[in-house]
Amino acid sequence: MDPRRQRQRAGGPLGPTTRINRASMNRSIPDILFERLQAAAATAFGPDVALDRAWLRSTNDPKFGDYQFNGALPLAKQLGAKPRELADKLKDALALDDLCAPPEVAGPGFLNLRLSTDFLNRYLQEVPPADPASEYDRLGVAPATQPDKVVVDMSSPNLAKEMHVGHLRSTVIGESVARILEFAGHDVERVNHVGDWGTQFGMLLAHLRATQPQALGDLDHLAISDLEGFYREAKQHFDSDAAFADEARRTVVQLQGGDPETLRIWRAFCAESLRHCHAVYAALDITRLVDRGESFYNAQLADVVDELSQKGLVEKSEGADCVFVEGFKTREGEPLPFLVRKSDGGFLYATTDLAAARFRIRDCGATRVIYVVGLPQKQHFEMLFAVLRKAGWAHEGVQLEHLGFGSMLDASGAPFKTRAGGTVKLKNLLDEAVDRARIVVEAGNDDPESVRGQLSAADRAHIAETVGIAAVKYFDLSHNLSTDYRFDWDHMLALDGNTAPYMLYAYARIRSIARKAGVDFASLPADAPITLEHESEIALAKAVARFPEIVASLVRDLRPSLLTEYLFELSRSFSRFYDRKLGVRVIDAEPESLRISRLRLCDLTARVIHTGLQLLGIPTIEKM
RNA sequence: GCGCCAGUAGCUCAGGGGAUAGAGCAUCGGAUUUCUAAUCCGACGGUCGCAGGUUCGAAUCCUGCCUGGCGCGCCA
Repeated sequence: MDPRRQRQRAGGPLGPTTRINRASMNRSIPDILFERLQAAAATAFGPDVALDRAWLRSTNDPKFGDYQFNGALPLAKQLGAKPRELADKLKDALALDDLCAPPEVAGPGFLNLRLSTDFLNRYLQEVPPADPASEYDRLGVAPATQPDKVVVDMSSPNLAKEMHVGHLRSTVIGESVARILEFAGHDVERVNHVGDWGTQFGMLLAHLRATQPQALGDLDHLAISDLEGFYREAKQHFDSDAAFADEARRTVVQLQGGDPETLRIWRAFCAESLRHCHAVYAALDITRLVDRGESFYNAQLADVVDELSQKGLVEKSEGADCVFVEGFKTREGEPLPFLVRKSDGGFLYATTDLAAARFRIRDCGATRVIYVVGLPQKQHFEMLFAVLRKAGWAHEGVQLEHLGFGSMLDASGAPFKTRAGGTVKLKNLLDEAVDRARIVVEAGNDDPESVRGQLSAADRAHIAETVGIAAVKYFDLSHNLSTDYRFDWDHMLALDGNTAPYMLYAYARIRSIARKAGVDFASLPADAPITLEHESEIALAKAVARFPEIVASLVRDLRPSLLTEYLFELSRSFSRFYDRKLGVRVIDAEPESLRISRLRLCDLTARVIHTGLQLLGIPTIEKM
């Protein structure tokens, strides 16, 4: 039996107007309110008047209530009436007694809605417990009824080199987006479209043959500790030794020609490079990434161009095969071609992208493909999508999105480089994050009586690792996707402000309340009533209750910064709630029913923070 | 030249048709015999790059301009 149904029954008799039906429990508060507004509008203005969902929004000032409906203003024009009169009529037709205080018409015609504590009590009380068998604590949010098959194209480093800071954003944003869509109930595949093919591999394999002949006999154990250094050596070898350069070019031909021995070395090299990548992914807590590099599509490239030709989309231009799409121009104002085959017969990045998209849609059944790739490639994806549509590979039921993002800059606003001007290895950056986090975490109060004073060395190491990585991820995700941002260690590791250390501490502190109170949050009676009294706990309850609507906006807009902002607000609400001066007592609250209610509110807050951070790809820690 | 992204408080950034534009940091002031002081409250601080336009209403949408970054055929 559905546990949610069971508890609702246990919740006791609710009158017909105060009853929240089971379906509504899974819905966001604005969804519930909007339904009422629609019903009221039908009564007040007739069935033909359609309301726009965007007219209902949360207020930006508590004095206007919690939600405001602004529809009277646009409707005034449509219906030829005065906005305030319409708002009054709507208010009179509105049946909201079970949800809100009596609505108020304010300003030019805003309808202000303030949630009642009664409703909040019930809304939160009916949040189902986490299902231990499920990856995500759903917190009452229903999964999508029509799941998409989503491919998230993310990370995608070049296997010829080490992952560098330029791969951080795609990896971190891609993971978060994947989790958000997973949480929403979609079938998500994270694809690592690695660069595992191309001329530079000729150079690398030739260099490997020249410098480590012994390794060729035992390719299963090929180990290159410093890939970046290896690449530099190979490049130098190539530039300084003409005979070697010829050898490198011959190796490219062998590789492309399918020479088994060369392929064997190539495979071993890619495997070793991927091991480096996955060490970084492990540090970043990214586990379900499918490595499907460019070479996977090699055998499909000729067919892609053939099919485009058959469809009459290919034109020869200066010896190359091109598809022309309307609306794109070159520097000189000529039509800009989308090159799919070079004049020498070779294929390009664009060809591989076409093949990959076709494969994902046609062979994997993807209904949505999201490319988490930097903003500079925006035009490339616009053209790619246009060609995919023209070719019919992306039919109407398929959603294609380029989720572009800005660059990471250093603290002075310059491109992020080492002192010597080279690229910064992602691994080094993450190591530094953990080192710096260790210093932050070990600083300050070390009283042996305190929680922190009793942490073991292993605990401390684990905390430093979690906080360091979380700081980097959270800082990235808390920025608007489209802007460049300045990488700032002090900022991201600060214990104040909208940072990972703050969020993780907030979570750990709430979890410690249970220990201190001698209870296990998970075994608090799920049907114990929640009774909100104090202003600070009502504010906290409202913040917790916004979680479903935040999830909905995340799924719609794929903007993780909306989530970090919400989590920060929620944590601040919690701090006020728990403040000794302006908040309430929890552990020693009386009577017992109030204590249980407040502990449950703590638990719900912790669960929302936990799940929210999980959607950002950040694990929590119990003590800090 | 064309296109894209950005320009919001001293600094770093949110907010992308709705009421008096927000937060953190910094600065200044206050609380507290601690349910983790990694807390809370308050003050200071803005011509939302500039100029027009649309709208009952614009930081938000449109047009033009200024500044910065990036992209613009056989690299990925």
